[in-house]
Amino acid sequence: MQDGMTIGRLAKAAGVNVETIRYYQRRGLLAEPSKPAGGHRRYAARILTQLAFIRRAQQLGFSLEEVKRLLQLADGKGGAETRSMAQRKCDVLDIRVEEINAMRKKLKALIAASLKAGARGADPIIAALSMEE
Amino acid sequence: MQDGMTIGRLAKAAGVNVETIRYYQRRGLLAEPSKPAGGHRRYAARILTQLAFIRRAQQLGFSLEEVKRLLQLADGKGGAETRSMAQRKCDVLDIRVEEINAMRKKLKALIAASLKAGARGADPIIAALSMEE
DNA sequence: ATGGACAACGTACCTCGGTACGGCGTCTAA
DNA sequence: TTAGACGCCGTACCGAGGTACGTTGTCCAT
Repeated sequence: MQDGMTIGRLAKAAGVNVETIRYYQRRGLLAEPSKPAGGHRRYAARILTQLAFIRRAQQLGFSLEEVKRLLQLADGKGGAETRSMAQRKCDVLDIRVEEINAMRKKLKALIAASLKAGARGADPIIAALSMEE
Repeated sequence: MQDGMTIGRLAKAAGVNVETIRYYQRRGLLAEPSKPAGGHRRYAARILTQLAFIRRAQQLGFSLEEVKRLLQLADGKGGAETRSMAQRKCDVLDIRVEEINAMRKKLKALIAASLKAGARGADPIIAALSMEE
């Protein structure tokens, strides 16, 4: 028994797939611990923290490429860059939420029209999708 | 010169790629016009209407599989099913918009905290991503 | 009749975030 | 010591919605 976890224990502890960890290594989000002469790697608990970091950043809408940068910024002090990344993400989400709201609004209107029209004639939803520009 | 458009003209008229039309045919969204004995197919203007239908349905958030069903419903009168598809899509969008709003809210709070903290110490955004559960 | 543009077809490739698999080598508890 | 669980590595695959490409065949204006 050496110190540090095997990749399997790490994965279980973090609640992710072993393959996901290997994938993050390939993507450059996680460093690969040095391999002890043809043997199995050991992972420090620190990696667990990084995996949680990744998960939380993803929940805020960051892509893995962006998370990679955030992990780099986590070491030193890249306050301004971190903030601008957050701001840009926020802007993208603002746009996205407006797009979805527009879809919702149209759908709700069509559903209401369809209910009002009842079973008679062509459905207003289909009509809206079929109509000329 | 026969009547109907070639796939190239159809694509140009609809503002989509030729490959996209072929793809929709493979996916079963568009019927493949009968091939005149080893030759080139001709498309009726009706297909143009269907391509527009697909585009509009996509803009409302429907997947191609769902659009396929909507196209089937467009012929007869599937008012109830159409309406329930729209309602389900609306519900999904409601959830999605709430998810994004939650992200936005967190991001905005973090950005504000980061601005307030200024350049001194660890950035609150990084801190939030790094923190223990 | 001919040459250049286009069509048909099958298949591979793209992004994104992973997941799965197969053939090995190693580690470890009994 | 040895069986069986696990790790390593490369590569393929998933789904969504297409895009790209190469080969071969066709169309039609000149």
